[in-house]
Amino acid sequence: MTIEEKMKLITRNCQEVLTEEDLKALIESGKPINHYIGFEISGMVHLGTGLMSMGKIADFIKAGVKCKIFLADFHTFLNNKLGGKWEDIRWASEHYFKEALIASLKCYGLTGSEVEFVSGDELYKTHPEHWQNFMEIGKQVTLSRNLRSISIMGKKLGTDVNMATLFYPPLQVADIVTMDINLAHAGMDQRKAHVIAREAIKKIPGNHATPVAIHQNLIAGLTAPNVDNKDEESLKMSKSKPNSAVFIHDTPDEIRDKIKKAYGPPKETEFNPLLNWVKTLVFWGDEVGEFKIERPEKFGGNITYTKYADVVADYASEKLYPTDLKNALSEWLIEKLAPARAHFEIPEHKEALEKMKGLLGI
RNA sequence: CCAGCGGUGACCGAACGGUUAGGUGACAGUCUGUAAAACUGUUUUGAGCAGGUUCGACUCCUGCCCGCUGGACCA
Repeated sequence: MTIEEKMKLITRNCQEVLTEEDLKALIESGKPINHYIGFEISGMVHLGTGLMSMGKIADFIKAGVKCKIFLADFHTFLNNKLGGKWEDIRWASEHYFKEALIASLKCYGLTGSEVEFVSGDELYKTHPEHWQNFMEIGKQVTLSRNLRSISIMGKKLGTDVNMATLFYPPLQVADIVTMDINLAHAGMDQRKAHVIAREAIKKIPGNHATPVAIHQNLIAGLTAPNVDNKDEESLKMSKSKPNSAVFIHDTPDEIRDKIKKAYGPPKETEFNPLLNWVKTLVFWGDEVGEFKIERPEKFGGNITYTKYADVVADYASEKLYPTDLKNALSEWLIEKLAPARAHFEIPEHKEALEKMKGLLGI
C-alpha cells in the first residue's frame, strides 16, 4: 500500500485531521501507529459509535494501524453517568459495552480480536506513572481553558460543575500520554480535549509524541431540529433522545419505526438526517457507492444510485420522495446491522443487554 | 464557621393557607404518499427531608440536608 493510499484510507469519512502534515510524516516514518478511541459507558451503543467509529476502525485496521479502544470507566464515574455507581459501570463496561463494540465491528467484517480493549481501571492499575502524567498535564492547562473544554460533555457551565468534572480533560489527555498514543480518534465533540492534548503534551518532560488528532462528524439525530436553531448541536444524535438514535442491536421493526418517524422534509438537502446518513453511512463519505431504492412503479419504480450527488439531486427535485428514501435506508440498516443483532442473540449477550436496559431504566 | 437568599412534577417556571397554573418535552390522533409545522387529546395532585401549628399547608413555625452569593481564614 502506498503512502497516499494509506492516507486516503485513514482520513476518509473524517471531518478534520490535526494535522494532515503530521499524519503524513507519521506514516512516512514507518513507526507503529498507535491509535485509540475512548468511550464513556454512558448508555446503549448507537450508530454514531457503532457504525461511524467502528467503521473507521475497520479502515485503520486495513491501513495497518494498531487500534485500541479505551473503555473510559473512570471518566464515566467522574461524569456521574449510570448513576455514578462504580460497580454498575464496571459491569456495563465489560459485559455490555465491550460486546456492543465487538458486535459493531462484526458489521464491518471484523471479529473484535483485531482490536485491543483497555479499561481505565486496568490501565491505571498497571501504569503507576499515570498519576505523574495527570499532574504534568494539569500543570499545562489553565482553569479557563479547562472549563471551556468541558462543554465537550454537554455540560452547561456555571451550573453544577463539581471538582471531579474538572479532572476530566487532564485525565483524558493523560490517558493519551500513558498509552503512548500517536493517533487520537474521536467525534468532533472531543476536539477541544485533543487540541489541549497536542499543545500540552509537547510541553511536558519525556519526549512524548504529539498525537495526530482525527475527528469524524457526528451523525445527525432523527428527530426534528429546533426550528429556530438549526445548528450542529440540535441535529446530533443523542442517546438520551431514544427516537433520535438507532441502536446497534435494534430489531428490524424498531429500525423501521424510528426511521418512519424521522424528520424528512421534502427537497431539503441541508438539514436532513436521512441524507446525512446516506452520505456518511451508506456511501461512507465517498462520491461513489451503491444505494438501492425499492418502490412501487407508480412512484417511479426501483432505482440503484451509484453516486451520492445523484441521490441529492433527485431528492432536491422530488424525484426521490422521502418515504421511499426512508424505506430504503431502513432496509440498508437492517442488513448492515444483521451481524450485530446476531451477536446479541447469543443468550449471554442478550441477557447483558436486558440488564443494561434495566440499569438505564428503559 | 457566620450571614442573606433559595430548593415545586422529565425540564423551565408562577400564584396562593383550602379549588387543575402555564410553558417545554414526551406520547397518541387529525392533516399531508414520510416526517416536520398546525390543530386536538394524554402526561402517575407534584412540592429537599423530618416534625409542628391549623378544620385544612406547596404556602406559616422548628430542626436537619443540599445549593448560590457574600464574609471569615490566607495557612
